[in-house]
Amino acid sequence: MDRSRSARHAVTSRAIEQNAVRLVLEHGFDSVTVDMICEAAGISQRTFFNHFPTKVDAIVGTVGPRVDEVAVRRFLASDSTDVLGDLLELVAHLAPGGSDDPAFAAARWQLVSREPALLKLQMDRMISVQREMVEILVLRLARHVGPDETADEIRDQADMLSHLVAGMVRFSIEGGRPDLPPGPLDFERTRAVLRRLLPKLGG
Amino acid sequence: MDRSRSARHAVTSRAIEQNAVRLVLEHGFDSVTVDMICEAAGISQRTFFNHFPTKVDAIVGTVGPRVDEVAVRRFLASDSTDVLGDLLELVAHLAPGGSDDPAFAAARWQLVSREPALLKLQMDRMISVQREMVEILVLRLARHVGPDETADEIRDQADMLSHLVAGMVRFSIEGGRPDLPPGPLDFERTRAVLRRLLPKLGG
DNA sequence: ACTGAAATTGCAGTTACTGCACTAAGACAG
DNA sequence: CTGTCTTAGTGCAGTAACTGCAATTTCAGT
Repeated sequence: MDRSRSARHAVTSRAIEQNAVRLVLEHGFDSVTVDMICEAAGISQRTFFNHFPTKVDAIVGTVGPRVDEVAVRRFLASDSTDVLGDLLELVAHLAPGGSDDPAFAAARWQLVSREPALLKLQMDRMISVQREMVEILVLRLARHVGPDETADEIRDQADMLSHLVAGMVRFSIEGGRPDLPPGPLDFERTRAVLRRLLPKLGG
Repeated sequence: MDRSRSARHAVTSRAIEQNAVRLVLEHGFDSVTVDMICEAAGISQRTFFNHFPTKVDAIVGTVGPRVDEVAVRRFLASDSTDVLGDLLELVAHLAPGGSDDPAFAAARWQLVSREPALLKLQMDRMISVQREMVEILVLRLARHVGPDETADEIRDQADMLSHLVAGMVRFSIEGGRPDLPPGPLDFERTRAVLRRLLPKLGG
């Protein structure tokens, strides 16, 4: 079998990732150069860029967060009229992408929430999740379809809702008091604020 | 008078800006180097970075969009219960920041909406508007304050609402069909979609 | 004309990143 | 076991954005 090749490749990738995360946790994003990571990982700079397209990719990972399949099924199966509540429940089960080691994933999350530049990048990555979300929302909203609504209108609504949800997530991350524990987000507060706010908006 | 100094400075800045925008409109963002802009503007590279901190700043401008003061007063004076509608009206009057020449501002907007990288950056700049928006929303939401609501809760709601509005703006820009005319956004559609969507969310 | 501050410049250096040609080492056929 | 072929890794030269520093040019005001 030719597995030891890709295995070797993966080993090097992990060596790069782990040293990158460790160094940035120690010294901060700007103070860590690619060369430092390379030296720590025992590889050449050229090899670094053979494994990761950019410095940030090595630090935050190449794949963005994914939605949990189980949570999606639960969301689509829910009979509740509280679509927003179900939706926040769904978002709360966002899984960090692509890492097997939970401790390493935790370190990465801690790092991302500490460096504003990385946090912004991670939020940009959410747009991939958002596209996924639109498809899910179309299915759920299809249930509430009005008499003269077209499929395009439903899709527009799902699209809009995905943007609103993105806003809620942003609020959950950076909103309110500047106390951001690196752990899971506080969606209960988000939900409470929304419950107060929404009735005030209606025409 | 010592005005000709700062005047000269401003002249150079405009020469840089205009050549930057022109060149990027002609050749695209990635194909235009700082050196090309410098040569076109007849200055040295070092002078370029004395005027603008980054290449993108020279292209999209250093100041982000601003809210129109008149629209703000109208928003705060409105008696309508349709807060969301008033809010979209307010957002529709966002003014592009910092440029005197309307033709130049139009060119810039055309450019920004054409290059995805620049569009993303422009959206990031909206967060400055968002902070402003929160203060305005606090004033408006203070009217709808419930019996046991604290000032902090009102602020949280304003914060959340500003994030939701940001989502609506994003929807207006990139949402739905990929037909983005570089002109003003279509907030009527946004409003229509919202009217259909919101009743479906309530618990 | 002199002066001092502001505008501009040259230059060397850092950092991220790319293209290309090359070597090293394991997998596999015979 | 040998030759071959694939693939990970390397070296090197180059580009592009950006910075610090020191020098120099340009004027407004005396």
